[in-house]
Amino acid sequence: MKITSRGRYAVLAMVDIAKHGESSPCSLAHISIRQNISLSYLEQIFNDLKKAELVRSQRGPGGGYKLSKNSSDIRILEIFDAIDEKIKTTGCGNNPKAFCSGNGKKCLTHNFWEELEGVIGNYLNSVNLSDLIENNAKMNIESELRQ
Amino acid sequence: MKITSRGRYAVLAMVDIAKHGESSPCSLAHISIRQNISLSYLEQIFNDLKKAELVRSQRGPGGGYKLSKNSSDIRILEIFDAIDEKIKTTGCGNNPKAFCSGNGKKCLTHNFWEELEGVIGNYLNSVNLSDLIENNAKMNIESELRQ
DNA sequence: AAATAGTTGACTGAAATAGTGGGTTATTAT
DNA sequence: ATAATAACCCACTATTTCAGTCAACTATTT
Repeated sequence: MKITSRGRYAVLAMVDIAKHGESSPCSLAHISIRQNISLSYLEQIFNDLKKAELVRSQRGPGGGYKLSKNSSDIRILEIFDAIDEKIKTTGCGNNPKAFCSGNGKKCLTHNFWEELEGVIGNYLNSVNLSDLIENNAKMNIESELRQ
Repeated sequence: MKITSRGRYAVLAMVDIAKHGESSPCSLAHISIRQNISLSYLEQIFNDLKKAELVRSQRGPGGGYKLSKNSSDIRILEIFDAIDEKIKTTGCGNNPKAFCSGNGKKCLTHNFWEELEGVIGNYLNSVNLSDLIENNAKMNIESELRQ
C-alpha cells in the first residue's frame, strides 16, 4: 500500500507554489530544481492539475503556474482526484454489478476495505495546502529550538 | 494508492479460517475454492503467515492451518506486517540518513505523509479478525431485513 | 502403501510506474 | 522583428512490481 511518485510530486509541487505566494507565477523549471523533480514529469502532472482547474497557467517569459484559488481552499484529496491517484482498497473497485468474487456477492472483507477507503479519504479531505505550510513552519521552529 | 491482491487475499483467508472456528484445521485447497484464490498463491502467502506465527500448520490428511491465537487477538495490521504489505506513503521510506531529497532534509510534505501513514496504521491496528466476522454477520442480517 | 496436504524455489507474463526526449506554440522583453 | 522563455503535447522505453504458474519434495494420516 503505497503512494506513487506522481501523487507525491503533485502535492509537493502544489505546496511549493502555495508557499511562493500570489505575487508571480512559478515556472516548472524552478519547481523542478527546488524540489528535485524531473521537469518533463512535472509537465505531465500539471497537465492534469490544470484540467482539474486547480492551477492557472501563464505562458512566455516570467510565466508559470499559479493556484486557481486560495491555498486554504485546496484540499489534498482534490489533488489526488485531479491526477487520478485513486484510493483503491477493494479488489472489485466497488462495481455493484460484479462484486469481489464476480458472482455479485461481496467478499467477507469487502465492507472492511470500504471503511478503510473512507478513513483515508476523510483524512485527505481534512487537510489543505495552507495546513501543510503552517505545519511545516511549525516543525522548522521546533527543530531550531532543539539546537 | 492501493492494496495488493496479496494483502487482500491474506486478510480474506485469515477471516475464512477464523470463521470456520477452532474445531479442525482449514486446508488451503478449501480456502482456495471458497474464496476463489489461486492455491499456489495461497501457499506463498501462508508461508509468510506461518513465519510470523499467526497460524499453525498440520500436515497430512485432515491437516491444514489454524489460527495460532484467538481471532479477537489478531489485528489486521499484524497480517499486513506478516506478509510485508508495507504502508509506505513517504518517498524516502523514512530513512533518517537520506531523507526525501537525498540531502538529509525532509521535503515540504514529509511530515504530512508520515501522519497519513499513522492514520492508516492506527485504523488497521484497531480492527481484529473477530470484528470482521461480526461486522459481516451484522451486514448479512441487515440485507435480509431489506428484502 | 497410498492419499493428503503442507513446503520450497524457480520461473513467467502482464501491467503499472517513472521517467526520457523531441518538437510545437504562445508570450514577453529587447 | 526576433530571441528567449516557458507552457503544451505526444510518443516511446526501461524498470519494477504483481500475480500467478509449475514442478518437485516432505511429513502425516488412514
